[in-house]
Amino acid sequence: MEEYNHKKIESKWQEKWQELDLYETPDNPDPDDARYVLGMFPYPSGSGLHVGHVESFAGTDVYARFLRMQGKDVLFPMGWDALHPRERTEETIPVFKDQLNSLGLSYDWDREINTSKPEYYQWTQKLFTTLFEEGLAEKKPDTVNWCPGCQTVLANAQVIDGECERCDTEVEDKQMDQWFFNITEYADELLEDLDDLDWPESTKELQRNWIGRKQGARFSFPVHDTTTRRFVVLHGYKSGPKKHFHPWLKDKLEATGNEVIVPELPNPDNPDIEEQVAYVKDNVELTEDTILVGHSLGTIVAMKLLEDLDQRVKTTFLVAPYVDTDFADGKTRGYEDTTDWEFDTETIRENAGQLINLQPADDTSISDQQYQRAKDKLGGHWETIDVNKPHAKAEIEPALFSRIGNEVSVFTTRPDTLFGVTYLAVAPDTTWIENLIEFPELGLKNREEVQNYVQEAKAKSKDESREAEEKTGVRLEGITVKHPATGKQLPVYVADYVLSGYGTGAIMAVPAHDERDFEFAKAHDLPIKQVVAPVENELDADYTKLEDPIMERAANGVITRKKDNKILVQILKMDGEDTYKLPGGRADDGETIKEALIRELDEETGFRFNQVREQLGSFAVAYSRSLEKGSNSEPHIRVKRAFLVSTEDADDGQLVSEDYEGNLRHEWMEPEEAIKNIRNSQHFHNEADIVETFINDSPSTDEGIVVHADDFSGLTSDKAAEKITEAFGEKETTYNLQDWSIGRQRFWGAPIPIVYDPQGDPHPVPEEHLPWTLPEDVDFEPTGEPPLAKSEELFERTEEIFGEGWTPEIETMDCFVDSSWYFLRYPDPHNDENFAGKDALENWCPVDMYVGGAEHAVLHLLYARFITKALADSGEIDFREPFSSLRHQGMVLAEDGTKMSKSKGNVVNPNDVVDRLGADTLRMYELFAGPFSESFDWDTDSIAGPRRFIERVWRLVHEHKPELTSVQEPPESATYMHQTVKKVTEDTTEFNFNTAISALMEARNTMHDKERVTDDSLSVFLRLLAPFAPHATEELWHEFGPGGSVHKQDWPEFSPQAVEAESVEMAVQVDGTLRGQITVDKNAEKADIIEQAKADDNVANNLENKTVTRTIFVSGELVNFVTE
RNA sequence: GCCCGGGUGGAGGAACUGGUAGACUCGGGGGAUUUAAGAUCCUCUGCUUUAGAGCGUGUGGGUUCGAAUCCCACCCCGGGCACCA
Repeated sequence: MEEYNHKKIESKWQEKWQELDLYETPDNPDPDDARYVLGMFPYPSGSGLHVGHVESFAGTDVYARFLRMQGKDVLFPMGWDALHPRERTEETIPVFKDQLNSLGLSYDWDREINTSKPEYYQWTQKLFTTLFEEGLAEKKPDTVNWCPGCQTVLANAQVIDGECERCDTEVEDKQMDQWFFNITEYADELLEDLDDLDWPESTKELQRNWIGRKQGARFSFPVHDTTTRRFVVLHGYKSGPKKHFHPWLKDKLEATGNEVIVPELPNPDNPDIEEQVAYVKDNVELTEDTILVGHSLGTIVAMKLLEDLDQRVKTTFLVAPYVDTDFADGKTRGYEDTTDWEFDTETIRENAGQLINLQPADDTSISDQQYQRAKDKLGGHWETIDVNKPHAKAEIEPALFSRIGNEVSVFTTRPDTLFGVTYLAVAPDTTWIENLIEFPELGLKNREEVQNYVQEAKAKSKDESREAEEKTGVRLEGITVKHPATGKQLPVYVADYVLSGYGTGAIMAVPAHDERDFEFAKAHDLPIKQVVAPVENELDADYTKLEDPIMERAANGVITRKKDNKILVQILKMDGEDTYKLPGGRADDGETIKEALIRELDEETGFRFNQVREQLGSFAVAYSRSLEKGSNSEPHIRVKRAFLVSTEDADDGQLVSEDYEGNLRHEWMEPEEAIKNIRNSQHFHNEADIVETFINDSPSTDEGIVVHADDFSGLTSDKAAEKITEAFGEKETTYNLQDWSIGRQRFWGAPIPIVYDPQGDPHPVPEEHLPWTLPEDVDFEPTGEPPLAKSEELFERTEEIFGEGWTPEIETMDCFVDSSWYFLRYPDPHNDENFAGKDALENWCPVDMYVGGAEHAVLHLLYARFITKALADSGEIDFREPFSSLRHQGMVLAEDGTKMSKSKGNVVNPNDVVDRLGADTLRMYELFAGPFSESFDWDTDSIAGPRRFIERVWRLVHEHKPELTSVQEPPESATYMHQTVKKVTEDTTEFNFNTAISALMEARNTMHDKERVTDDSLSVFLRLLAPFAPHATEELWHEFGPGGSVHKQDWPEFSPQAVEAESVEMAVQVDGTLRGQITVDKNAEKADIIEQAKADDNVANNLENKTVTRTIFVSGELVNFVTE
């Protein structure tokens, strides 16, 4: 017998398989049997393949081979996520490829792709232009890390302690236009479609959190102004007082106490500007208190009006202003000749008062260039505002109202706490704050102080402000806002714990129920108002379903002793167990709650207090039954109150320590201990929250029963939130997900296929000029400037194709863009008409089984899902999710449990292992080491197991010298082999390779008993093993088989009858403890089995002198005799 | 802090939907073979214990005839998010 020699076998078969094209993908797969198996493609680093890669490659390969043997048509490709400059990848890729081949992986190399090649990235660029045309790719302002020294944008990783890694200059935040993919447009779909995916639950959860959808409400807090303001609003072309946002704006302004005039300008559909100006002059009085608002054409009317006004107005808002007739859509309006388009800007500015220009973002009628000309001519203050429709033509334009009407709007996820708002806080870097500083008319009294704070806050890093001991902020003196429900005036703060980028950049602060607001309120001595009572739920039912809580006239007291700060706890014996609670009780008729508390404390503890002090708060108990005799026993909720009482307030009372025939006593306890005991007592858990709130000085953030909230008191948080939102605000949803910034100032990557015309407007590079190649005349070493900016070739190329004055985009795309669609290329990798042909996509997509590291759980997988949806919407593909099933492989750690790294010298090179022990052993070792998705520590000793196993199989076959045939099913009598087929088939389907392998080992152990091995079972066994150890099984099949490759054989099947053994072992228990084992026939009757169980010696012993009251019988498992 | 995973012999890990805990593998002990070592084969291997048994799945409670598995509270480890209102 020849020894097992992996070296000889493995290279031999790898060559043969290649010669035979064994793994060619079928061109016309059967639609029902087509399977697309894909492992995430690697980045071909210079250091070569790592043992960590091997597990996922081996797992996908086993799975692909398994499917092929099951008769599936399988697409199993591989490629390279090559972000290096081309020269270097051309050296590293062959090394990687050799390493992969040495593992015996069954890729179809005819479909290899490489993202750094123009043949690939032209389709990445096509993807970009497709998204651009769909409005999903756009350039918009974003805050970037700017290094003034290098005059360049820095990635987060290049900023070290707030300084530039290259020149140590302090890095600034700067607003710059950046390219984005608008992934947020798909936020809802990306979230909702997760439910149907066969993905690891943890990964789905990670994506859900990343998307971070939160339902809540928006509330508006009008800024208090002592004088009634007078607005004159001039509408635009084809508009009028009843059109667009005008009715809504009028309502909103009037509701906050203003006077509003919206004159109906003559001939709105065919206007004459001079006529409209004259109409306003004759019919509307413009006074020094007037706030003049013009929208669109109304801004022209306003300007002409201001030109020859003989006094000034208070403020002028120009919404979407312009100064010439060169519209973005190229059309004419018809009113162009009705005025001269000359503007006396000096007089306009003089008479306009504060001149505020509001420029709607993404305007379709007025181009950015036209706005720029208006800006140059008019001056004044300019702001960009987010609008609901381009040119601010929607019926509701909240941004307009919040600016013109001067209100602060906030987003909250807890509308139920609206009545607990005691102040507002606004982020420092908001236009609202900037305006307050800039315009004294807005009434801010401490402008200098606020300005200083804002500057400090901007200079501070995020971490600095977060880690600050106290939350900082400055009160806006002279500014108050009106609470939308109570009408009370509230102070407003600028505070850096509020983020400008989330929600509206302002918050309603509820110190009693929010940690951060609580901290801030403590630091700035602001009131804290409890509006939600925590609920102890004694019910099995969901308390939030209960209606109408009872506002109980009852109270408990937290009695503190000044000398040692201990608090008094009442200990009640209930059902023989000590139950801890606070002393207190219910009010009698005619008694106030405070009086009742004083009386109860006296009765129960012996302390007589003259008064109770500060109320700690309310709490609620949800009862499943009534505590009172005779009252209704329906489940209900009672809300009680707690007060702080100090023994200093007591008369010379004596503590009563025992009462109620020894069932009640009192004890002074350390607060911590008291909280612990109360919390552990089943009945009064909620009282601990109250004590804790007092002791720890912390807010209670849980939902509960709303209190101190007018008509809403007594509602559960859920219901109160709904009703309060309805009454005072609007429903709103926010997301954590941000748009995907794709521009990179790097050399490697696909150039963004955009060119700018001489006016600076972007245009996509037409398809015939793709690939829009990366220039070759620049150095890619980092210097500061984007490398492409220095390419003469790129600039010349652009002017040559598009004309003089045209310039190229000089950024490249994030490499995640390449990898977010690559799986669409494999089905048709050589197509030069499109990224893939329709038929090929239909044949194979989406990917049936995708395998990769959990580190890609969010970005890559989310981006790929987004791109798939975007392409589906543009009609390129007809499926909306890229990966039907997903599995993660775990990490392979070094023997010491740390990450393998060159510096630690603990890296295991897969080449060495293949060389020493063979690819089959390495594959099986990694798959056997534990569950596929879990990490494991490399263990040199344990590798011996799989190696020995293969050797044992080798010997077993050689010793038995079988004549192998391609039988489908094991012999009927070989129960163990039917069980093995079942287990290996099921486990491999589920990616449970470790248990599949252990089943194979068990089968080998069984066959090691010479009585039980047959030619047919060996044939079945080798085919089950083939996906795991492809080389060794191929060699054995070659030697003893009927000819052909083992990998072309059919996967064995099992018979469900033959899986069941003739006889089965059953456990016999007495009172749940194992006392014996019996072997019973598979068809035996229950009664007979019980008799047999009783007859067992040890069981009989244990049953002696006992009466069996119950017998538990679980077929095929156990018999349990329960005695008295 | 919040959200996910996870905690089982000396080690990796198994255990269906609540039903004999520790499959399979490594390591270790003993034996056979060998001049010897290695390899191979046989055999034992959760802990305590004299038998019989008792104790055992991070800790403490609970539900159940029966809990690694379900419930409550807590501890520890890994991952993700984080002034996200």
